[in-house]
Amino acid sequence: MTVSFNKRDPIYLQVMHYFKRLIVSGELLPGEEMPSRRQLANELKINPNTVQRAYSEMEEQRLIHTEPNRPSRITEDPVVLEQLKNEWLKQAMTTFISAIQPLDISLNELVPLLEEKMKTRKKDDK
Amino acid sequence: MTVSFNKRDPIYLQVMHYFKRLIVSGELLPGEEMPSRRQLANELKINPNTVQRAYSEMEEQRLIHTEPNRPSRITEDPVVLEQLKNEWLKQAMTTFISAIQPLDISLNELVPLLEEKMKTRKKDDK
DNA sequence: TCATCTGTATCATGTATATAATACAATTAT
DNA sequence: ATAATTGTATTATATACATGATACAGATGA
Repeated sequence: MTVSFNKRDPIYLQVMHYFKRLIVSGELLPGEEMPSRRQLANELKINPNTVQRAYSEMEEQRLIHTEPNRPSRITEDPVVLEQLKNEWLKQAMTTFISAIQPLDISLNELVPLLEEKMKTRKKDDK
Repeated sequence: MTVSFNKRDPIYLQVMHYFKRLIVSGELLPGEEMPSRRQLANELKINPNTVQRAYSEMEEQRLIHTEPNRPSRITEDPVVLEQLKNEWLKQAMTTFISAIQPLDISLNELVPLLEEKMKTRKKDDK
């Protein structure tokens, strides 16, 4: 479990983003246990309070569920999970299109560039 | 001159992003005068110090140039301008690909979705 | 049983950001 | 000439975030 934090965004948001990504990709399955606050804080070298903040927000967004004194678990609600994926894709496309807009370039010109960049990325992933 | 600020990112960064976008799109031309710190602060309803911070950073990045007691002007250095555009496109593609990665979707499936979204956006632009 | 783990909560401190209130020298416009 | 505008600079205050140090009740494992 490794996360490379940037210095700009709040850490608790980056932690949330990290877990959302794991859920979206299917690497974290519905019902699966989350690492404990203290354990994750230790692994990521951050403060337990910061992890708690991230978990609290995910709890509010119904992405995880916690019973008293028990480890948190990924939600099994298919509606929540489906919506997460839809929002993820929608967000990615909106951001991309908005960024591209000011450049004088068409989608047709863009596709080969994207293909190229996706290939080189595959290698990096290992 | 209108900017819709989000509450998450520092305002001075959003101001910088706003002007970079104008330069990349060609709406702001090399050598053109920037609005004065006070005037822009008034229009955007933000503090002059925040504008000053944004301008200072853009000056450091050589995007604008300021002579003493004169309005700042967009750089005319073609190298700086070209690099800005290249970085802008590279950044957009990298962010997009990274966001798409966890989703199980190919570029072929994506292109029609992007086309659709770009159309609806054109309308919104006015 | 008892030590250890769980989630939850509070308080103090430091840093980055945004705002507000000024100030000053040099240029520009009237 | 002189009033207004330019960029630049400083100081103080408020807020969000991250950290550190604790604390407590309930569940778990040896």
